[in-house]
Amino acid sequence: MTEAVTIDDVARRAGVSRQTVSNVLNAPQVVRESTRQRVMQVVEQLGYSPNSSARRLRTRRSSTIGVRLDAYAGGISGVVLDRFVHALTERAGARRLRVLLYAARTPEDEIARWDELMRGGDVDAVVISGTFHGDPRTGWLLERGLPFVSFGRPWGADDIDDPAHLWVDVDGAAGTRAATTHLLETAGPRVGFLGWPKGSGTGDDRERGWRETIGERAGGESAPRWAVREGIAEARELVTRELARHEIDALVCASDSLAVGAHLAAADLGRPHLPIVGFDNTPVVEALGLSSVEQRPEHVAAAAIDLITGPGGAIEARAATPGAAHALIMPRLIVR
Amino acid sequence: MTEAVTIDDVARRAGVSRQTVSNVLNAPQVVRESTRQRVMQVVEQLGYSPNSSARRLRTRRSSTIGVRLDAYAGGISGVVLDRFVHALTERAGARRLRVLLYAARTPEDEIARWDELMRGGDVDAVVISGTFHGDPRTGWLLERGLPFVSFGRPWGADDIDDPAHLWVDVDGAAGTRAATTHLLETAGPRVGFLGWPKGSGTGDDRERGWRETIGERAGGESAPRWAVREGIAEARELVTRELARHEIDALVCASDSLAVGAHLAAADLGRPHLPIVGFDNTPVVEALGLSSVEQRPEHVAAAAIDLITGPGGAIEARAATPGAAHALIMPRLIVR
DNA sequence: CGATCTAATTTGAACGATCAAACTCTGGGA
DNA sequence: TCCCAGAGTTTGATCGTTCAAATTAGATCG
Repeated sequence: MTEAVTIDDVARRAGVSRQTVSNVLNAPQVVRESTRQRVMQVVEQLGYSPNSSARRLRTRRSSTIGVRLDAYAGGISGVVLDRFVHALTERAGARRLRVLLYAARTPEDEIARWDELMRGGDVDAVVISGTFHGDPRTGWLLERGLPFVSFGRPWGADDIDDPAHLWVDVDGAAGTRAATTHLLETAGPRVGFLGWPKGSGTGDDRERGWRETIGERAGGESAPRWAVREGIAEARELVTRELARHEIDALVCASDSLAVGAHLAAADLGRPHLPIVGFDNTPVVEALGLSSVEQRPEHVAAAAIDLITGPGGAIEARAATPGAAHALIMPRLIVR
Repeated sequence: MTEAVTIDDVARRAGVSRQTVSNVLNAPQVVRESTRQRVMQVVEQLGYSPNSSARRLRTRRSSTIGVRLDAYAGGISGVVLDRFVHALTERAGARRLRVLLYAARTPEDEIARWDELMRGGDVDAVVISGTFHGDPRTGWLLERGLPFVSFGRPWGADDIDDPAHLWVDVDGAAGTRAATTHLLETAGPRVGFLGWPKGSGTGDDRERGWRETIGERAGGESAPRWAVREGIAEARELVTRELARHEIDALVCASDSLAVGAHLAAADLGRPHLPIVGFDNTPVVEALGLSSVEQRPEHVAAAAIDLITGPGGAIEARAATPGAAHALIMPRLIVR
């Protein structure tokens, strides 16, 4: 076990005061260059690294971002979030920020967790996801003044010009637009859409991209829109039934789960090569050789960190300035 | 923004000293019951929660476990590790421990990260995974005295009776044994195995379970063993080729990726219902309706936390006592 | 040459908790 | 009556850092 090296050890050895060592590390511009070099040499030599508890206590900031790791739901949806968290960790590390995990099962549970983490000075900000209309969480965070960014826009309000809070999201409509365009060009005019029942912001957004593209090109009567709650089995069943009625050239889906279900249905009916595009680009569709819209969670994470940190790179409570409180990431169509 | 409530505020209001408040929270048994109740009432009333930076500074422990979140964790596929991390977070929270993430791309990178985290007092222990023979990481951790548990046994040494360090793992042989038994009973005597080239501890362990079960039952000449590096496409190709030569009744695979490849190959050859069992029970095989051996990451996580914490529930450097330094989790066969 | 200003560095005081030791109080026994 | 033990509580020091104010060194100028 190595003895702990403190700032005093460095100061003594370098023949300067504590504060000068501190300045070398935190505000190099106020220190004479020759002093800086001398101190840095001792820092490296002794392998000094500031005790973050002491620093946090004094500065009253933890430089830590809290992230909830969702319970494994079973199904595909997790992959995007996992990549997002991973990218967030990498990006945060580059800015000398840390990422702390916490677990919660319900929104109320999550709020209780924040309360502890905030009071204890464990986090300076949190990243939340899966917000929904009337979500109690955003109100709590705003009221208590805990900085945060949400992955997913605050549906319902005017997200762009009068944003309730900072947010990052993927442009779902752009994704399905690219998918639909691609299918119209390569498969034929009858491109259907398989999504969820109306009402979910994400689903409606994705459907819009398809609808607009179909509308531009042709009449679109021959392009059916199907909806199913979620789940591979449900999608498979529905598509098996509907394919008997409608003849289509290709299908755009609101998620990879739906795409897998549709693909299995098509294969059952002897059409394994029916062009189908999913959404999320999970390993499942990669395995099956289906095209998909990739969310690029790495870009989302980078944007989230940028939003939550101020110009100095530190976390700060930033107001949701109209037009500058969000980032909308362009997804990418992966063709297979 | 709420004003911070300190231990002094509570003390003043309750008419006791700082230390008594501290004792109420950390060592209730030394405080008179009536005092305890009075103080607790004030604590709740003011919503006091100790500042963890101050506590950490004084006690010299962070009560935090470091976990590397990496998209490409060698050995353990994504979903298993994600579920593991999630379960770890839940379990840690119940013990009032925190989980801190860090990112690293190489073993050296990871060691550098540990050095910072350890020096800065950010973590008291780490959980590592994907260890391999001659892994530089375990040596570093032991030398520097940073407590750790590995998910994956230290292959090569006598893991059980002379363990190099604490570890948790899943009994791979038991998993393939269950799978093989099941297939022998339901499909027929010719149960093959698709694994990786010899030499990987995990792979050899899984193969052993199949081989022992096959050996017990029948001669086993009609049970071929195939190997491929990894990857769905490679597996698909190999199985397509081999199925033309060998007639088999069912196939046990060392991973879900291999199982998916084998399934696609079988389907190509008009045998979509060839019984195949994978390993890891990822969403992919769930979607395809294949059976798989489930690792039960939640149990692994619970065992890891138990190993790393002492009787008091706090993290402590624990020696790897022969016979008591590990936990071997029984996997579960999911039949579909 | 002394006054003035700026740059560079040092000093003393926090930050909020726990540790270790000292103190107070109560009841029992000689 | 006096002393002692032990439970319960308080006091002062300390963890390692950064903040804010004070000090010193060095340069500029009339």
